[in-house]
Amino acid sequence: MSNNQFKRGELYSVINGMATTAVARRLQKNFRNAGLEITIEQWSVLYHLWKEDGLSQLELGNRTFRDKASTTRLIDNLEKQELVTRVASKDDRRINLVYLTDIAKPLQQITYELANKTMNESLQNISKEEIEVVKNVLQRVYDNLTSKDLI
Amino acid sequence: MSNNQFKRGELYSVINGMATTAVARRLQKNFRNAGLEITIEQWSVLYHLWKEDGLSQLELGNRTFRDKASTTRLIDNLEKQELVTRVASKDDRRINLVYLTDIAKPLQQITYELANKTMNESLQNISKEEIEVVKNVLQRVYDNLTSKDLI
DNA sequence: GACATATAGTTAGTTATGCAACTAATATAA
DNA sequence: TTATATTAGTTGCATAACTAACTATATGTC
Repeated sequence: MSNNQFKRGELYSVINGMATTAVARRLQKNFRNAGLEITIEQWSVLYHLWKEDGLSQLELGNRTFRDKASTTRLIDNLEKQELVTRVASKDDRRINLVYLTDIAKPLQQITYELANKTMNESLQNISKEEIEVVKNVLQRVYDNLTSKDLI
Repeated sequence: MSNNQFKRGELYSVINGMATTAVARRLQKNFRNAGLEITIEQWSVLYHLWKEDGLSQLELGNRTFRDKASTTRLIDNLEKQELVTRVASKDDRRINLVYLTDIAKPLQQITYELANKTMNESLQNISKEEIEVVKNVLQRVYDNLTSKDLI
């Protein structure tokens, strides 16, 4: 028995990730209340494009922790809403570079404000130190599971 | 500016819940490698039935943080695989009580072992104290978002 | 240059999610 | 006791996830 092992009764809530799910749902709700029709998944893609426009689909998938199939559909939907466009790379025609449209650009400010508001709602009465521990542990959990492949 | 506020660059990984998602995916993979055909979502329902059999769909939804529509479909799929059966309550015929079948019962031990194994993989080099902080903070985040309704 | 391999992205199939509108059964209230 | 409201569950619609199989382009080797 590793001394890190969770007791059975505690397993589920960790695996389920219900807290982070609740944060995501709240942000979605805050988007909707503000009249924004984008999903948080779509926002996660826009978020990375606002930081660096013209990424490939694969790179977007890496940065948002999605496989390429999921990335394809997400960008399909973003394209339908005319928030991004795909442009084939001149250097390598296998690659689609994804660019923000003029419709998407002004959404950055309002969605960031709503994300900050959501964070404030989520993190009431939680100290900076605790937040640091959580971020650090979750990152290490992620690294534990992605640094080496299973069998 | 609340002093709990995340800096923008840190927002996404928290909302995305990528660490808990990675744990869930690893557990799913461990199920598959062991020849088990159940999803982690299905397992989350079985998990609560192993603790207390014969719960109503609504109660199962509450315990697994799902709305009633999602619960309905999840139980549809569990019923298709003959892992649970629905029995209308004698007292109130609106209520379906969900019971484990003889096929589901022996899955408890092996899936618990796989869940423990997954936890051990996830929590390598993370101390008990850190785990306590994370559990505590995530619970408080969840409470912050569910204790009161939005507007 | 030709053939095998690797890479980027798409598509098909299945499961799961949320919201909103619906049915059926029960509880409340006039 | 009949009309109204509430509750448990289902269904329709849209988005999103993963796996596996596929296409098209690029690369590497002989």
